[in-house]
Amino acid sequence: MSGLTKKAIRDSFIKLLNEKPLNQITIRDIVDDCGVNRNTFYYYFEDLPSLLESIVNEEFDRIIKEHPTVDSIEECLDVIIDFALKNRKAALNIYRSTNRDIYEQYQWRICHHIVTTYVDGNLAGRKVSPDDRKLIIDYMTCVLFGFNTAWLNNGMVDDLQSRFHRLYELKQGELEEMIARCEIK
Amino acid sequence: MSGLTKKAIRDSFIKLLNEKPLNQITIRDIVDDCGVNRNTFYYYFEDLPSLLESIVNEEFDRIIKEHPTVDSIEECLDVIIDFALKNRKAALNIYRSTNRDIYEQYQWRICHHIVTTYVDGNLAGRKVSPDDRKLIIDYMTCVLFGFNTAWLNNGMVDDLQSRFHRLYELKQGELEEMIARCEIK
DNA sequence: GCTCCGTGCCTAAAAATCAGACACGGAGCT
DNA sequence: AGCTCCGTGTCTGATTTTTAGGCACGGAGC
Repeated sequence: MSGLTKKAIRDSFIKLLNEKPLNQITIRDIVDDCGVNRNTFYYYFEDLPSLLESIVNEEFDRIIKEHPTVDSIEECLDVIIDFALKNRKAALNIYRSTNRDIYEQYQWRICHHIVTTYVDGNLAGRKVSPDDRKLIIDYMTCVLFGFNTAWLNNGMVDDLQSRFHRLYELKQGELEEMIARCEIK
Repeated sequence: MSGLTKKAIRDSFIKLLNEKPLNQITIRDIVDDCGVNRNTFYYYFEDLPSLLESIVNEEFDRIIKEHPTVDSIEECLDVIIDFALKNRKAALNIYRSTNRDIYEQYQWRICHHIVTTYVDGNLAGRKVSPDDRKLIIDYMTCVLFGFNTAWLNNGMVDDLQSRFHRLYELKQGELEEMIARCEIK
């Protein structure tokens, strides 16, 4: 049952992704790196994008599992930044490739999930219409995602954490204010 | 061709060896740890001792490969101590088990090999009978091995390196003296 | 006595990996 | 326009690896 080969392929791919951009990586590169037959690749994955997607989905599941709830805005940031930094070069190499959309989709899902658990935590015991709840979540996700995208576009050189922190200072209480405004008494 | 499962079994074994003594580790423990069928263990290894032996042999080959020649007595010590410390707990757990002899055999082989390359380096260009050469090597191996055994028996708490160094100070020039005495002019 | 557990071994089935081929299309070169 | 090289995606059939399940034996504990 082991799935060791699948993992080996994934690991080799990530390893190569830390060395060069996605569009310069061939399937042969990957199977050569982990010493596996080329057909074995196709046994497990449809093609290269689906390999990327599977890695990204598993990473997503792992994060969800590790963070069923998020208590503070700081924790939101930590999770998202930690994810981006974990394979810094790989992230950039994906992001800069022609398949950027895959990474963006993933990034969005992470942001959205983390924000959702955070907002829902603050909404506990209060009445807010589903539409308003969705609006709040989308708004905050956009902010996180936008900052993150800018950061990536900028080569991840800024201290994203402190920029977020400053933003949080400037807009402190915004979430509470939004909730209060649309709360159904 | 990959051999990933074999490696997984080895890794799990070493992992468990860092947790508990050898004679408390069952084959089921190992296969459970790496999520592999019990029969798969027997597919690759005869039994538990032969798994241990195979790990030990590979480690031996690795050390030989990395140290084709040894130039100084300090390097001797470094190699041997480094080996013992690399999986400190595992080494102790093997050593303290009923299969201690396996570890001792291995330790002896390491010592013997390292000493041999060192002595042969000093013998280059000089004529000494094969018997004398063997005697010198065995003598030095005994010293290294004996110190090491005492260290292990003592739970590896002493600073073996400094003890060796002191011994080297006390007996400095001994190798040269021995060689000179049996040199054939 | 008994039971429980680990070992070692076996067989047959299933899953995974392999070698080797093929057609297709793009890129670079003449 | 050719042509060649290379990567992709697909297929077939052989081979290797891994699995499930059973069985006999022996030691430890009750």
